[in-house]
Amino acid sequence: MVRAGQIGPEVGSARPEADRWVVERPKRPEHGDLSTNVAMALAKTARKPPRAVAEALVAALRGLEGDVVAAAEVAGPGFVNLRLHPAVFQQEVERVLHAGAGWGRAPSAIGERIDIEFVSANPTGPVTVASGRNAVLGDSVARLLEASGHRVTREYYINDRGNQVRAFADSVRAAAEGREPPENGYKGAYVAELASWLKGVAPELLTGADVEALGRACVTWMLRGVPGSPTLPGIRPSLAALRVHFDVWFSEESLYRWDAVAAVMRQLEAGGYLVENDGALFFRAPDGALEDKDRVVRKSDGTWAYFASDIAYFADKIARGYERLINVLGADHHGYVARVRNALGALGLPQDRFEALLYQLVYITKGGEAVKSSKRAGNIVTVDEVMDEIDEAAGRKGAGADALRFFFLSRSANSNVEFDIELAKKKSLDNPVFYVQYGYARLRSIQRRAEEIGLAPRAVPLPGDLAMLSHPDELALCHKLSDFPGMIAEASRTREPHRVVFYVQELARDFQSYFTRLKNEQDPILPPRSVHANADWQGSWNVAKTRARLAWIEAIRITYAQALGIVGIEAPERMERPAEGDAADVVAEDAGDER
RNA sequence: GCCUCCGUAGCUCAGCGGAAGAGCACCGGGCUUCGAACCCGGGCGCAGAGGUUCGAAUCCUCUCGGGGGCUCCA
Repeated sequence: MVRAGQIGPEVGSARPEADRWVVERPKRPEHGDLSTNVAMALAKTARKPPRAVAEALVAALRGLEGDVVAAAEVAGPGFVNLRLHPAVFQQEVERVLHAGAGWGRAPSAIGERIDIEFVSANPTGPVTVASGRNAVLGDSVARLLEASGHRVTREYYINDRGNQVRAFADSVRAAAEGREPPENGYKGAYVAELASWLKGVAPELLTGADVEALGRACVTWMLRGVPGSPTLPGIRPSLAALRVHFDVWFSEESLYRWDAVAAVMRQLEAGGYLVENDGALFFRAPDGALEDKDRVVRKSDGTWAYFASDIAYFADKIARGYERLINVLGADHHGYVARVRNALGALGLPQDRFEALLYQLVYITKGGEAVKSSKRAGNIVTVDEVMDEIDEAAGRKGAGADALRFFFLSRSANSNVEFDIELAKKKSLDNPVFYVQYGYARLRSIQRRAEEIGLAPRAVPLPGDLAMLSHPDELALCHKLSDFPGMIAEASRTREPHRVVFYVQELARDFQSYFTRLKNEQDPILPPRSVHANADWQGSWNVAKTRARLAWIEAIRITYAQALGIVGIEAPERMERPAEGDAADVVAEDAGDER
């Protein structure tokens, strides 16, 4: 039975997996407010045609028509479509207002302790557009998980040792000495920039023999950024500009310093999981493992491969008590998943705690032509460049972060993304994020005007007011609001923030459509100036209806704000029309992360 | 060869057992009043073939096409 004011969750819970029937929200309004296929599912056991079962069900429902169900009818092959009383939708407004900032969110007591590791790009260059997808996806999944009651730690794993760091240090040193970078070295302009900065702050590292110390210094400044340098904004500040923040920055090198790597290797050795071949050490997965290839942990030159410290790192995370370890990884790391699970199994740790969130790669094009680039070659495009361009075009700081986040989050992780430099240049203001934000600013504008004439939009509606919500668009939007908690729960469960983006886009469209319709119907929400200029305007105006609509608008605003918060997009109080003129140049690059 | 993601409207993509969608582009229309960065109207589209099912864009198999992986690895 559907209970008034509880449309959303009831729909979600009315899904016994054992049976094959559901009560669901039809996509098309002419199919009613709720719909069920139960008659079709029962037709077989009842040995009657689906429509006959449906007719019987509708006849039984007739007696129940009352406060909730307004009409029931048989449709199509045997669907039972229900129409609900307006009161069911009207009460949804109170439900949202009552929940306020907690609307759509689950209490944190029910969740897991989750560690989500994302970005973790090699700290040998600025944050690229490709890493930007990882950052935005990981961050929004983290926000979603929190919204659905989990306790989340956001973690960035710093690969601050190994071949790449050494090559980076060598390149910086070469630049400091005016030489060409070595073979496989880094060639970007920021390398020279970093070299000249280090000359000022730590010249002894550039001339000394300790490459590892130099490498650590290079990584440190790469993460922090060099003050005032456009080519070296720093990984942490760049991510912060994208509204991506971490709780833990975990150093790979520290795993060696604490002998954590040695410890797990001893354990694997004792279990017989390590085999030597041609002077190198391999991890051999247990029989029946997910993948049976041997994986290098120590190369024949005696240096440890990344996989060695990765094992120690995962063991450390489990020791820290997380119930779930999520890694956000590009599809090119897909082979890594089985390897990590095998290693956890060999250590006697629970394999199923590790969950890989894979996303397909970002392709950079320019006017439709593929652009190949890499961090080492130095022809990268950074998130900072893109965000700056869009900020400038829109005339608002943060517009670039909004546009970039929306762009990456408006498709599923399973979908390849093409990022076209030319298009980004020309079309930055066409990003649908601005449409969505405009809708929010418009809501706030109505609320401000209401306050000016003494109608506080956030006041709880008086008893009976909400019955004034009768416009079909208003009731339809109430229904849309009732979908919100279930949508959040589902998006969290499936780790799919793009659902939130689509939802908020639909919410924006529905509201803006309604708003224009009211204008055409000459049925304004607020009294026009000619009315409220009169001192006792409240006597000649349907104030209850206005109060109801303002309460309803506040419910929409709350939902809007919650949705935007989860995808990390700003909900602006106002939006000014951007200045005329061409958008400035925007550049981009590809998934050139060598990790 | 094996594993994996994808193929839905001109383009970019949602939908992933239940009654085919959005944005952009294109064509036409709409601002004296609460924000036109807007709204309204215009669509012969699920790569192909089998199978499972009352019902398949959705699940299974195969074919075709594209992306990504597959032991001294970043």
